[in-house]
Amino acid sequence: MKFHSLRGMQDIFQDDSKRWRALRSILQTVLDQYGIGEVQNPILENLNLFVRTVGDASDIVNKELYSFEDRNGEHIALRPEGTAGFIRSVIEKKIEHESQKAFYVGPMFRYERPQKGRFRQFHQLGVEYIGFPEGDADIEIISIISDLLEGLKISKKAVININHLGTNDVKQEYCRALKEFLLDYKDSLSEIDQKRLDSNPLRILDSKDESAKDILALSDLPQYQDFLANQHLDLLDSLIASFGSKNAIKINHKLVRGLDYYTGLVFEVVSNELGAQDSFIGGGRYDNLISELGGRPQSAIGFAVGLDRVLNLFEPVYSYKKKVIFINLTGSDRHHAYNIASKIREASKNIIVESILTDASLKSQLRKANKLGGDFALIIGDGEMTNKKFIWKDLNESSQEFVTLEEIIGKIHQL
RNA sequence: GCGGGCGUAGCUCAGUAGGUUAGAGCGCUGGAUUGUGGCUCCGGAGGUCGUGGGUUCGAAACCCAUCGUUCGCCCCA
Repeated sequence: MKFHSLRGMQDIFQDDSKRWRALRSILQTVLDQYGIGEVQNPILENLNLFVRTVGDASDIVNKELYSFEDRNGEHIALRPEGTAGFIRSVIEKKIEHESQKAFYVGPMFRYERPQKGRFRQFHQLGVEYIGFPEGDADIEIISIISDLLEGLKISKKAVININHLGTNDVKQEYCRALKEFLLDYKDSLSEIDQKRLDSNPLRILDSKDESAKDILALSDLPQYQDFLANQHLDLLDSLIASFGSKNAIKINHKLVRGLDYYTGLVFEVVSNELGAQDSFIGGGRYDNLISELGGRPQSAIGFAVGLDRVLNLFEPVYSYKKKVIFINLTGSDRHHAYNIASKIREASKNIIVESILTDASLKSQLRKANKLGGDFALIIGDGEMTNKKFIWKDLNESSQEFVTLEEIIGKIHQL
């Protein structure tokens, strides 16, 4: 009987993990600069939380949720995104009236068919601002995104699309107008788009179907911008003015988001280097969500970064620590030699002291030292232990000398 | 949930008009003067040919199913 990892779930090993840490560290640095603190919410939540927030029309809830009944008969789901759980926790703590700037990172789960940039267990970093009405916060949110792109050095690979969905009333109104218009062309629409006409007409705006594109190009198609108030259009313009010099940012009135709870500003960052799943940051304002979940009415805006996708875009730069490979050749009481290694580690946290941990031949241990990328080898045999002088070998220079522990520590401090 | 490609050693891949013990390179591992790496040389380990059925005297190869993977659709970060 053989086990393998579940479909769409990956084991992330050493070198890949290193990439992840480098990514995390860059993102963290930017978030720290904005004074955004971390929140950790559970991965499991009540099933209905997601039905209520994400929307019962969306595929995420309809067919992509990992859900089950626990031993107590409660309906549980693995989180498909992070906003719902975070908002739930804020309301539960009764702090929704206080402003919050928070981020979270972690795995999310959707039962989808895996493909490039899409896994069943994937990772998101989310940022949520609560208690900041439309205006300054919207600008700061885009500013964070701009800084993230810059920190990752991927600004040139990315396009930020922005749109405004207006108030909930405007959203509904436009939705109705669009639906009414499209009904005349229903027969020309693809099967999928015809279904969307009922479930979520706005989604047809970014349909990839050719006939839908033709219809959407018609001059009498209701235009979102015609429904929007001037102040909303002005917000979009000011975002272009603020970030246009550093980023490719453009207004796209056909941009709608899949999650029901968005109102107001919405945005999405895409890259043409990612294949079909080209969007790696997405978010927007969701001023109605908190009250819908039973909290006091409070404005909110946030976004999520698809970390698995970002990982395909950025080139990590690793910090480098010198590495000493510890080779123990002593025959008896081998632990005495390992004490030397411990003393070196105590003397400096900026150096790696890695043990080979075998009694194989010196030749094979040195080969190993080379493969491990060691800068130095510390070789200790019985004779060295007796004399308290150890072999310190510079693997790059191919030179070596006998030195005491104190001399080794002195050398390390000079590195 | 739908469609296409792929699945032979840890990795990248050879191997088919079906035919004896399935190969290469890299990697791993041991050795080439006693306790000295990288280059070189010699040796070794490692594969139920994704899995399960079927066709056949005979299947890695042909057929079916299944699982996985990959690229799209859909969905979305």
